[in-house]
Amino acid sequence: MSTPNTELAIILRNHGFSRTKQRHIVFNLLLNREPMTINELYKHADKQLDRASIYRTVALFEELGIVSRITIGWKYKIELSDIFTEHHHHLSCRMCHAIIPINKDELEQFIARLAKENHFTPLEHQVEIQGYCQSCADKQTVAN
Amino acid sequence: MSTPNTELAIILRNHGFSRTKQRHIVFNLLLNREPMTINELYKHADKQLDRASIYRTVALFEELGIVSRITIGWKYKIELSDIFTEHHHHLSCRMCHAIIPINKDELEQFIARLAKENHFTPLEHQVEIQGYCQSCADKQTVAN
DNA sequence: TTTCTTGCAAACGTTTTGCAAGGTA
DNA sequence: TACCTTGCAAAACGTTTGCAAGAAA
Repeated sequence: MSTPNTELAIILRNHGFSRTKQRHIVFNLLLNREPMTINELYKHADKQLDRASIYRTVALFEELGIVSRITIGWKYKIELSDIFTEHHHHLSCRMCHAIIPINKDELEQFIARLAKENHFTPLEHQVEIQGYCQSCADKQTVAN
Repeated sequence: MSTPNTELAIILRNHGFSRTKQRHIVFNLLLNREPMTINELYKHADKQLDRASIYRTVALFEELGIVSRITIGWKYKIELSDIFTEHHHHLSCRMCHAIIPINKDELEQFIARLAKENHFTPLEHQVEIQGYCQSCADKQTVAN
């Protein structure tokens, strides 16, 4: 398997889109990092990208299945999709905002069964569990 | 058990908040109906409520546990919470936007176990499954 | 009467869009 | 060169806030 950036170039070319500096910047910001909000992408890009370009790039990447959105609280973040990382869900800590990825076949199967029981054809699903991670939970216990 | 509106009055009084026309309107819009966006609430209220009041009422109701938010796509909708309806999750149809409530103890238990395995203290969770409901899936099959 | 709540209007943050200039094939 | 993509600026939403007027306790 080629490098992620080559992979990106191939996907773009295969769909007739140009390979631009901006698209690679967004891609590399997401590579091997935690999911980011549009704003975080903007700040990390540090004047190299216009906001509008980020929105357009993210929209394109979503269409091409390069990234996907995950809900965190009532906002969303962007992460590289299952092509580049495995499909998983998250536990998100309300206190320190840590995001703990979980990857459970059992969960996937459960969702599939649930859909079937309801005569539903599942396309996508999101599972979000909010709470406290171990260290934040510990801090709370000590505080009380 | 008293009527839902009496129930609302009691909750408001117990927390030292006033019983106002506007709060009852929002409450009744949500009662026995599908989850609604802020905009849908505004339109259904038909000039009886200001947008700001809806936001404030929803925020208060959330604080008091009267309503909760659910994610649909990358937006949210408001629904009466588990006090007035049972705790459940949703299957949401991408085509006709129907929302099919599901109520699975099994799912709840599964999430609890998952959190425990990760030393995580769960507070809230959201499960959203997007896809096609039976009739929309049928339409698609016929079309192809 | 005192305190809480509302409506209005302005402000703010997020996302989208048109268009001319610049980059890619 | 011809087409695609970007940056900029303006517009369109969604949400929040201050404040004076109105309603509830």
